Amino acid sequence: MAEQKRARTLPLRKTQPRQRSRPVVDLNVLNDRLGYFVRRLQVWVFQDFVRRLSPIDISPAQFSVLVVIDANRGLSQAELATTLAIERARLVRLLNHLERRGLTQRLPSSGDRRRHALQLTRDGQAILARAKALAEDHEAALRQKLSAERYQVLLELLQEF
Amino acid sequence: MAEQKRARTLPLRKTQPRQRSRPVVDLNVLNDRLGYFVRRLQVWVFQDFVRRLSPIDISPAQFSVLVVIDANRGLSQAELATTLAIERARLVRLLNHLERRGLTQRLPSSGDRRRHALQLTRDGQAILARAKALAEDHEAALRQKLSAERYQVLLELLQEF
DNA sequence: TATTGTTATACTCTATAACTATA
DNA sequence: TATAGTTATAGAGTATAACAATA
Repeated sequence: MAEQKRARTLPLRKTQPRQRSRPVVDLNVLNDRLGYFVRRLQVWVFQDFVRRLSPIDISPAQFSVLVVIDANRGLSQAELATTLAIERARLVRLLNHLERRGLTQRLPSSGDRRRHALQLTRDGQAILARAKALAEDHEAALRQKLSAERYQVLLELLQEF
Repeated sequence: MAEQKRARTLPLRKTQPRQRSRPVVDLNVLNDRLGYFVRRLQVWVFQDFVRRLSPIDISPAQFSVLVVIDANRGLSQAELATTLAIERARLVRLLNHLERRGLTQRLPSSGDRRRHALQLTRDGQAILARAKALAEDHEAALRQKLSAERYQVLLELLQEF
């Protein structure tokens, strides 16, 4: 994806009638749309995360799945899907992929024979440990990009959401 | 998507000792990841936007394209793509779609024969007017969901980003 | 009847590469 | 050589519907 230069506050042109506060391209109502800026941030976050975890080839969705399985060993696919707002059907393929890589397992659930009890393999736990370290680097980069204060305020606001 | 109540640092509840404040499923490190919550919010925003603009069948990306073309008549596809962080290749298909619906036009650019000068048709302007009204409803819904104060703080923080 | 996991389909989006016509 | 627009392709992600096994 293309680099996103906001131009909005970029001091690129030397002489611009109304100073360089005027954007090169007018965003019009988008300038007052929270949804627009949330998407821009989300795109940045996603790309930085993917780049940093590329050595172990773990996507944001895969990371969240590994984290939640590890913290809730034996939970079902339906519970996992609901928790992470992933479609049940999509989760099936995601788990197939992780299982093929030898990171997760579907064990028979005691009691309800419809369910699978999910858990990580040893390899899965090892990958998760590396993933968590890299994800912390990513989070640190995000904190630096936003400034520590803004990061903190944002995190607290969004946690309540 | 599932409703997400975070409960973690909310000063909203008066007394919440150790009751059902504990989530059914443990999110582990995800609880401290800004990126995770940004995605949750982004998903909510996207779905609400799509639902509200479904009567005129305009997606968030299409909306942003119409807005920026209208506010910058004659700009090129490359400029538009860079501004909105859309891939050049993706923008081609997006504009093909809007053009087939009779909402946008690619006119010859004076001077550089490689470029197209983009502009809205009359129908495009009419649709954009309706889209802006519906998008304002969406924004109002978002403001209510977050509370007016949180909405304002978030908007100001993210605008600087 | 409802739920769990699964398969299938269609559509959108992202990420690339390569091509053409201009500059 | 570089840029603007285009085509093509592969892989994710989203949204549905339907099915078998089980509750």
